[in-house]
Formats: sequence, C-alpha cells, structure tokens
Amino acid sequence: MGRWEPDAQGRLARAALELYAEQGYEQTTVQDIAERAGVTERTFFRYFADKREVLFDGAHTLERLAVAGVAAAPPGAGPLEAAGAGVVRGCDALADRFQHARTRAGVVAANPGLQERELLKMAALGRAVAAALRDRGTPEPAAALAAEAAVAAFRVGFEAWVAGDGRRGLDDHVRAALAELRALAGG
Amino acid sequence: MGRWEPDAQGRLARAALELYAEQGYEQTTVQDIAERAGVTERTFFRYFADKREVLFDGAHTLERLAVAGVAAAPPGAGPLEAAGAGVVRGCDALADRFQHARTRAGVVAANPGLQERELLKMAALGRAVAAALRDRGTPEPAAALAAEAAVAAFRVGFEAWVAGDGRRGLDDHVRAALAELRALAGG
DNA sequence: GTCTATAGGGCGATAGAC
DNA sequence: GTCTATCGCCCTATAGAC
Repeated sequence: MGRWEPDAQGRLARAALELYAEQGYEQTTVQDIAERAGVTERTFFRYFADKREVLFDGAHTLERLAVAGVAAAPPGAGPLEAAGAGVVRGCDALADRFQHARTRAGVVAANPGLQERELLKMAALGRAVAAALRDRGTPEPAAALAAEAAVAAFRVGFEAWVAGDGRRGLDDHVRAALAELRALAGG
Repeated sequence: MGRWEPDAQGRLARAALELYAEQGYEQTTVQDIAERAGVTERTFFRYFADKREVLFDGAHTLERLAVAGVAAAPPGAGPLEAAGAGVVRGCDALADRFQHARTRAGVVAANPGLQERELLKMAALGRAVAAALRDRGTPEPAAALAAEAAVAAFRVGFEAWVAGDGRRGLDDHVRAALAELRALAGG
C-alpha cells in the first residue's frame, strides 16, 4: 500500500460535484473540495486547471468518440449526415450515466461561469468534428457549418434527455433533433 | 464642466482593448486599465462585472437588432429564414467598425477565458433569437435549432469577415454562410 | 474608498516506488 | 540513484463585502 490513497483525481471530481450540488458552486471553496477528498488545495490545482474544469474531465471522451463516429460514416454520406453520425456516436460517452449527467446539468444550469465552460467544450467538440469532416474531404466553410449544426442538435437532444425521465436514450433524442434540423432546412 | 472627465465607461473600454492588444489579456491588470483611463480600480468594477466583460458591452445592441430582424421577417418566412434575417440585421451593430472588430477578435482568439465569454454572448443571442421565433409561432424544438443554426452561420461569417480585408461587408459573409447551410441540409 | 477572502501560479521539500 | 505524487509556503490579482 502506498503513502496515499489512490485516485486522488477521481475523489476530487466526485467531491466537487457533490459539494457543488449540495451547497452551490460559488459557496464551495477549493479547500472544501480538497478536504473532502483528503488532499490539499495545491493538489487540486495539480489535476485541474481551475475550479470549473473539475466538472469537465469527461469532455475528451465525448470528443474522441464523435471524431471516430465521423470517420466511420459511410463514404457516400454528406457532411451533415457524417457530423450527425459523429455526435450520435458521442452519446455513448454519457449513455449509462443518466443520474450523474442530470445532477451535473443542474449544477451547470445554476451558474453562468460553468455554462461558459460547457460552451467552450461544445465549441471544441465542434472544431474536432469539423476537422474530422475535412479529413474525409469536406471543404470549408461546409465542414464548420455542418459540425456546428450537428453540435447544436446534440445540445438540444441532451437538454431534452436530462429534462426527461431517462427512459428514452440520449442517442434517440439527438437523432430526433437531427431529423428536425434537416426538416427545417429542407422545408 | 464637471469634477470628472465624462464617459469613464468608454475610456475604460478603450483602455482595456488597447492594453489587451498591446501586452496581452493576462499580463494586463485591472489597475493598469484604471490608470490609463484615469479612474480607480473600484470604478472599473462599478461599470463592468469582471475583467472580461469590458470587451463585450456591445453585445446587447447586436441582440436587440437581431430580435428586431426576426420580428420584421415576412409572415411567410420559415424559421431558418426568419432567424437568418435576424442575424443579418444584427450585422448593422458591427458593420462600420471593421478595425475595432478585428483588433478585438485577435485579442479574444488569444485567450480561452475571453472565448468562453464570447460563446456565452453567442448563446444568449441564440436564446433571444429562439424566443423571437416562438413569438411568431415557431414551436420548440424547431425554434431553438433554427436559432442555433443561424447563430452558427453568423459566427462563421464573422470569422471570414475579420480574416479578410473588410471590403466585403459582414452581412455579405453571413448571407453566404446561411446559403451554404441551406445547401448542406437540402442536398 | 478600504478591507479581505479566494483563486491560482511558482518553487522547493518530502516521501515513497522502482 | 531517478521518477512521481503530494505538501507547504509564498505571492499577486480578482472581486465582493463592508
């Protein structure tokens, strides 16, 4: 057994979500989080760049899956179709964590600073999807626009998912939003 | 003549943009800005909620114009068409300030914290446009999706505008992005 | 206007694993 | 010995409270 309990990062992330949900983001200090996780304040900043970032360490998985989903889309698929396949694939990153996603969404919705960070992650997702589209031959500005539109559908689908009871899957909601988007531009 | 120079807010905003461009956002302290504007630090926070907000005081004008543009769209226009008319109208808020917009865009592009704030303003624009669409009868989720798509086109158009030499107007770039978006979903 | 708590970065010390 | 995780203490600027 080592000198320290293992998985300090995981304990910090869990402690932070709990405290943000219990007493609010602004009312929670980094020291509160560190104490609950059994480490010092300094260790928190070793794992997370700032107090917001602790809620967003899963963003990279979502991005990676979405990029893979775009790459795996059939060669004949158009840009919007491929981008849609990407964000639908990304749903796998969250699908089995409905309760966690819902709690987290509530915390984020209650604080503009956290919304900013979420938007930054969604923008990064959009850029990653756009790059994946360019890799399969989609030129700009079509790649950026298709990616942004697909991410918008993902966001709308995600909101519907956490607003519901979780019986309908996230991917189902996102697919519905994508269909609606096609209808809008086509009609 | 009063006891203080007039337009402290304007001087602060100008001083901030200059300093952020000259020496970087992070290297600039609020005190630097206040000194150049000839006021105290305390006065800065009287006008701006935080160090980022000083770059975004024009956002409300853009939002107001966009909402008016949606409301003024012909009754027969579809959701995406009306949302597009909104963001095209919003271009009037920036059209005659190309140099200012370009400098500001460079500063924002160099700092993730400022990008976050910009994304928050774009999200607010999207919500305002969506609300204007609902006011003219568009149901959800079509209103949210059309608004997000139009704002994405605005952003793409804006980026092309500041990347260019300014001879083509912002509205022209945004209209082109909207056309591309329609083509994407329609094809 | 002054006073203060918190965020967040820099740097070196320490204690184990290997 | 090296490497890595953690701590401790110092510091400044932000931003809110009084």
